[in-house]
Amino acid sequence: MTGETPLRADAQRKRVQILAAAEDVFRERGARVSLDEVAKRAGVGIGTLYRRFPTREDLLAATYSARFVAFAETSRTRSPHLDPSDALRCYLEELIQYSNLYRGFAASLGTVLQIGTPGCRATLGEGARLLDIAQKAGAVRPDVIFDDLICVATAISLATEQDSSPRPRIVHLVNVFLNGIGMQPNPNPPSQAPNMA
Amino acid sequence: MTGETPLRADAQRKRVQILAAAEDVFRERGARVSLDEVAKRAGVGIGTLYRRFPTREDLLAATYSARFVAFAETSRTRSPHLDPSDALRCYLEELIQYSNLYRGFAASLGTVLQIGTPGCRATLGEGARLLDIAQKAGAVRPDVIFDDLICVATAISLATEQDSSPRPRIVHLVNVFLNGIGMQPNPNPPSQAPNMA
DNA sequence: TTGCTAAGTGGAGAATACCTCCATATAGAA
DNA sequence: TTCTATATGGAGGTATTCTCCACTTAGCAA
Repeated sequence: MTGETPLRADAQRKRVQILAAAEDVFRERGARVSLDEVAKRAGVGIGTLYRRFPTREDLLAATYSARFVAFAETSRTRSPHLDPSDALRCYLEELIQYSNLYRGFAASLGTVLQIGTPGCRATLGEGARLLDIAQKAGAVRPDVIFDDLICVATAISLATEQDSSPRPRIVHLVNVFLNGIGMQPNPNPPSQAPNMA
Repeated sequence: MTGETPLRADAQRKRVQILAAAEDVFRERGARVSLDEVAKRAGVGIGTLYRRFPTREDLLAATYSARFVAFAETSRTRSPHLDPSDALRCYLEELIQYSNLYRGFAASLGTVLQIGTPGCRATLGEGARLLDIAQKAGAVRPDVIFDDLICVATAISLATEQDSSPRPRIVHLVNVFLNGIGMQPNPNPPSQAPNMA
């Protein structure tokens, strides 16, 4: 990812411009906005954008990378203070809320997470870690795999991305699903709204 | 839906041609194929297609309608012979398999079901009925609503639509989810592969 | 049969988006 | 200062969606 020939200074500068513009435009107009618009906002040619980010998912993964790094870090710091079920619950709720940050992002969540940015790797790693802990603690059925979590996170994101205040429904659906993988529902969950930097 | 001014005979004929072509093309090339291609295959102008089916979802709902009618009928006939949990389990597994009939259909499942074709109405009605029975029997948590089922059916369809033989994963995920809404997992489920007419 | 007209038709073309290609420009090493 | 690998921008080819309207026709009424 970062191990290749370093970018020339001007290219690096434009890369940053593109990411800043993409963040703004995706927030305003959703994740499916025309990439021409992103390039225009960034003040670069469309060719430059494509050279740096060959697919929309690459661009999405890059705009999410820093957020995902912070998200994984927060989760990792918090988890020792929670029981395994609650740690996994918080992780999922927050992941879903993050993926609702850009309208239309949810459908790409799985694809984006497969792109090897540091943030995506950290997020996948942290989720797998929490699942493993929860399974070893006997709180989650052993036949569940991490992909199942992503599958359901995607579904819940999709189902709630139109809602004006999706939080309660997210909490409900996560609860239902976690019950499905073996947990007792928690009537008083410790979940907090993520900062959404 | 059908209560409006009846179509002129020629229009009705073309409508049938369009549906037959759409069925073929969607099966071969997936639900996101260009609608020009459907029109060409049907031997009608693109304008005619749009006049009859203003959105892609209208066309999808229409191609699915007969199948959904049969699906709901089968479920209704079978359900008295099963316990409420198994009836709901079969319904969900089959709904997911049906929605994998065209590649790329899964993402539209929710939208399509909202379109008032007889098949969609029958399918929604049957699902709501089975959920209600299962809840009254105490087999499913009372806080689950039918939309939750659609949300999860969509997720499972999406997650499995790339798989070459998705059946085992569908069964696994449905099982996990139904466990989530309160059911005991059934080690020996009575589910059968739908006919997929 | 013969108009008549509401209903239907097809496809050109405007609008939008994707993505490639390459003549040109430039950072930065030597 | 020179040189060249790297980077740039945007024109333009391709694809798709969807509208619009001049033309056609089914089917009714006389």
